[in-house]
Amino acid sequence: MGSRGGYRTRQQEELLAFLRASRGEHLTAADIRDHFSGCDRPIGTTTIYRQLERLVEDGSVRRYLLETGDSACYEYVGADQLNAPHFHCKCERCGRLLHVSCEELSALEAHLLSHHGFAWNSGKTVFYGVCGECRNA
Amino acid sequence: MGSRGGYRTRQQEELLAFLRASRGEHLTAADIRDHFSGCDRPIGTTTIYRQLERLVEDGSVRRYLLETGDSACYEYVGADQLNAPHFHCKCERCGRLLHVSCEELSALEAHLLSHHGFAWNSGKTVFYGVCGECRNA
DNA sequence: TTGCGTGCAAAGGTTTTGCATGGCA
DNA sequence: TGCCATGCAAAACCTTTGCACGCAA
Repeated sequence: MGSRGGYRTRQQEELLAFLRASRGEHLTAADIRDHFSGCDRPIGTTTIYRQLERLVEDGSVRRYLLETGDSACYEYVGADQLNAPHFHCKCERCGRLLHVSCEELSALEAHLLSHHGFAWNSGKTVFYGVCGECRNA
Repeated sequence: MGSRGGYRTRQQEELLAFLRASRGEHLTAADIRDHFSGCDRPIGTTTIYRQLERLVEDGSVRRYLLETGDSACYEYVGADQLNAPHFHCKCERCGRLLHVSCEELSALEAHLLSHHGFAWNSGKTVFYGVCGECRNA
């Protein structure tokens, strides 16, 4: 996991540690860069993008594109896939990306496969709408 | 529908005619620009974006960010979007966008609202996965 | 005439690439 | 030592914005 075949560097270790600690959150490349720019030993933007690319490729990080002009969001999920199945719900009003844990998800997955032949990759799907807080506000 | 309250221009007519003829396909802004750049009377990129923005706002065009990443995709749906609810399923293998009619959609919509407070805008959501044809191939 | 629509140019912001340097094995 | 990783700078990219002009009503 992480770096395939190459060297293991200080930047890789620190980035991975930060991502692991942020499991379940959604971070942009800018968030990560800002976090490390405060440290004594910052990590270059290029390196962040290149490492994220690798991690997305090997499946330990997921990448979401929410709106154009906005930056992509990255979510650490780890190789162990410990995360319970959950919806990603993007509130179009406040802009937050919510996690909704729900067993309906598995049911829908099964339905789509058995009745429509579609093997749904639910981890990649983002549901757009308006969250409860914004509806009540 | 199309332009609210303002003037009706040549560009609006031609763009709308092209979109109507492309119903069911997804086009990028570049696709549209390229199509008109070949004509005697091209349409400026700015105008294309601004008209698409209007059409998305009034609901006759939907905008998708497919994980292809770079540019947004636009799909003309017209005024008849009050028909049976259907999923948009994007096959990650063949690239097609499938329309899956299913009343489970309404059930999920109701569940998300009542149990999670989330008012799902199902028309904007794209389900990623692998379609039946590609799975059997 | 009024003022919206158009489109060129330039800005805005995110992500990628070129290339010299640094660091791991 | 060999080679990959790093990171600065600059490019590439899509999309938006500023502004003067044109055109519909």
